[in-house]
Formats: sequence, structure tokens, C-alpha cells
Amino acid sequence: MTRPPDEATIEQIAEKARSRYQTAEEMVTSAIREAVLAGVYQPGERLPQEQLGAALGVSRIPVRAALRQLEAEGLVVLEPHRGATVRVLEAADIDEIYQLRILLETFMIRSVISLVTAEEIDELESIAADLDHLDEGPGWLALRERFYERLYAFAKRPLTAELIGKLRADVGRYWLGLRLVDHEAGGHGVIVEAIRKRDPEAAEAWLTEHLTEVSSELQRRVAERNPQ
Amino acid sequence: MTRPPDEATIEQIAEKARSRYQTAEEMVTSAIREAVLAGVYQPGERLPQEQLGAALGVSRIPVRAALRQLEAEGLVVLEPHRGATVRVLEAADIDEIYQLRILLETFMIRSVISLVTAEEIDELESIAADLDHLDEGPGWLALRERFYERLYAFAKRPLTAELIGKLRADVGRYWLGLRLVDHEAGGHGVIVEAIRKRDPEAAEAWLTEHLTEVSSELQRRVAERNPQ
DNA sequence: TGGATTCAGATTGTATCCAATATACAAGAG
DNA sequence: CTCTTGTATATTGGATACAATCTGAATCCA
Repeated sequence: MTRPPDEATIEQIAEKARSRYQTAEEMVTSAIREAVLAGVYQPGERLPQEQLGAALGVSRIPVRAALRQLEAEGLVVLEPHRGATVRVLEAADIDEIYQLRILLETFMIRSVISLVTAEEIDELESIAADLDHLDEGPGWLALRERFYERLYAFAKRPLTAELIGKLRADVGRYWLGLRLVDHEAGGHGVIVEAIRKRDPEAAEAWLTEHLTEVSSELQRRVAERNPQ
Repeated sequence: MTRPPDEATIEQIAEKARSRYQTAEEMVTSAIREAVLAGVYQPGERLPQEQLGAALGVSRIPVRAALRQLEAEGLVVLEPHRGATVRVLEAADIDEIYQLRILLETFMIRSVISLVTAEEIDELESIAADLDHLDEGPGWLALRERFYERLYAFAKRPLTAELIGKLRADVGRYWLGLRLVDHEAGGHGVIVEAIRKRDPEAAEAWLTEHLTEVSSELQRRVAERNPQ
């Protein structure tokens, strides 16, 4: 069985073809999610089904399914006969979400520290290093996303990891234009170091401080945008 | 696969729900949810859209919307072009969910203790007393639901309370036929007492012990039903 | 004036129909 | 006999069409 050495395999071709989504629902869900996270639609803004469908080249049926899913993720709010709007987070919501994240993520980091292998720590360190000498931008944010995704995967708690991801997405769209505190602060090397030393207190402290700082900043910005 | 000893059909559940909801989507969502929680559909069982729609007197469109929502709640699993099945929880899933509940509920009880008023404690005590001299059954379960709903409402953390509710629903359908441990143990008066004394350690300890016990029991039952 | 009301337009909710995909089973090749 | 391949059937995905509901502005009446 001879095989062309450096040509693409059928699996690779198939994967590329499959990366364009299987169903319209998936494509539409992903598109609307990205649009909301990118700030194309602002908090409180309406999301008319007809318009979204026209923009994406589908009917309202897959749009409705997508909106239901995004409602579950906490990004939009659906009201009967009144349609969907981008969910508005008040300062109290942001406060609560970040308190939840602190609780969950400090819990998770303990699992990570007790389960992660040396090779996996190397992988984290490599990503952290890239983060440190890359400039801010979409690529940086994607890499940061990957860092935490890998980090929490090592905890072997898939449901908890998924939950944390949802909470992060909920507040993600309020990050727009926020100066990335941890980037300036020298960043993710700190927590990788704590993990390598198997020091849960240090890791928890870093996470708590970091999340608290971001939470305060976001709450301040929301409060000054909606002055009572 | 024996069906659980309850006489409920999806039609009967639908009849009860029909008047309460504005749209068919809401009614169908509620009906399927209750049917799954009541064990009418067992874990792993398929949920054909056509059959559900026929049973509930609607087309497949609202059924599909309902299934999407229930997927978000964690009760069913949707796969493209393959339809919906009742989500199957392995022992590891139950373990993780209960660990999450312990983390979240012990966190919540501290908020409750620092915010709850004397009158609110009286209300809880009244419900707990009713729970103690009522017999097990649907009414008892509903009252128990109400106890925790009220309890966690006092924490002023609506998102966290909602999350706990979802996690409880996720595992709720595995309770079928489980002897109610806390009921035998004399029950909810203990935690009310701890709240009245503003003793978070005692409240946390009771919650942790109770949840751990139920978790072990459920995991044991799941494991012996699906022997490796 | 001001409040309720009515009536159009816009938007969402649902049913029906058709297309796309998966599943099960039969038939054929090796 | 086993594995593949073709085909029929069932089920899901999606588009169109129509019904129900909301919104807002003009109108009516006190």
C-alpha cells in the first residue's frame, strides 16, 4: 500500500469540509454568538429573526433554534411574542457572575494541581510564554482562551469546565475595549509557576486577585454607563 | 428495562399544563420536562418529535424548540440528524454534579445566614415542620422543592440560585424510588436551627453530609444498573 | 387636554410541505 | 461466512405560508 507521502489524507480533507458546519442551526448559532461577543449587537438591542435570517441566507427556523440555544448560554433573552434581545448585565449581575467564577475556578485549580502532569505543565508554560510576547488583539484573546481551556481540561471535571466557559462567555462581551490587566501585570507565568510548585494557595490567590480586579473594572464601567 | 411505578402519561401531564402557558412552546417544554423528571422517558430513551407532537396536539416545530431548551437545561441530548434522547448520567457525572452542588450550596448558605431575617427563618421553620409530619409522595417532594427555593432566595444571588436549581433538576430524575434519607433522619429542622443560630459551619456540615450521602447512593444505583 | 380605543404594520408563533440525512435490511462480492 | 454496497424507510432539518400577538400612532370621546 503506497501512499503519497505529504499529501492530505481523506480524514484531513473531511475535517476541513466538516469545519463548515453540518447544519444551518450550528452555523447560525455560531455566527450570532460571535456577533454578540464582538459587540455588533449591543446589550439590550433587539435581534429580529427576519433580519438575522436574511443576513445569513437562511429562513427564520434555524434562527429561532439558534436564539433558543444562545438564551440557554445566557447571551440573549427571549420573551414570548416579543422576540430576542441581547442580555443586559447590571453591575450586580457582573458581581455575582465573578463571585461564582472565583468559587468555581479556585475549586478547579486545586483539582488541576493534584492531577496535572509535568508535560502538561510544560504545555501551559509554552502558551503563557507566547501570551507574554504577543501583542493584544484577536489572536491574543484566542490564545488566552486556549490557555484556560487547556488548564481546566486537566482537572477532569468536564461539566464544571463547561460551566466556567459559559460564565466567561456571559461577561466576555463587556470586555470590549478593556485594557487587559493581566497582560500588563506580566501575566499567566505566575499561575503556571504556582502549578509547577503544586502550591494551591498561590494559584487561588492569583486567580482571586485577577478576577476581582476585572470584576471591579467591569462593574465600574457598567455603572457609569447606566448612571442611577 | 422496567418502567417506573407511576401511572403518568405524557398526555396527562400535557392536560395539566395546557391552560397555564401562553405559547405552545412553553407548554410543550414544561410537559416534556415533567415527563422526563417523572421517569415516563428513561435515560437513553429516544424522544421522537413526531410522537411527542402528536401526543401533545401540536406540530413538530414547538417540540423542536422545547427539546433545544431542555438540552440547555441538561435533561436531553441533541445530535444533528439523529434526534433527541434523554441524557444518561454516569456515576462520574453524578459525582461531579454533587460536588458542584456542595460547593455552590455551602457558599449560598453563608449568604443566606448573613442576610436572612427572623421572619424569614420562621417561614422556613414552618415548611420544615410540615415536611416532618407529612408522608412521602408528590406533595412532599413539591414542598421540599419549595423549602429550598425559599431558602436560597434569601441569599440574594438569583443567578446562583437558578444554577443550583438546574443542577438539582439534572439529577432529580435519578431519585425515582430512592428512599428519602433526610426524611428518615428527622430532616430539615436541623439546618433551620443552624440558620437561626447563625452558625454557618453547622449548616455547611449538614448540607455536605446530606448531599454526599445522596450522591453515594445514586452513584451506587447507577453503577449496579450499568455494570462494567 | 388627556386618556382610552382602534386599527394598521411589523414581528413572532405554528402548521404544512419538501429536502437531507441516518438507520435497517437485503443483496452481492471476495 | 464476512464485509461491503445498494436501497427502502423513518426521522430530522429547513423553507414557505398563514395565524396570533405586539407596537405605535392616529382617532375618538369625555
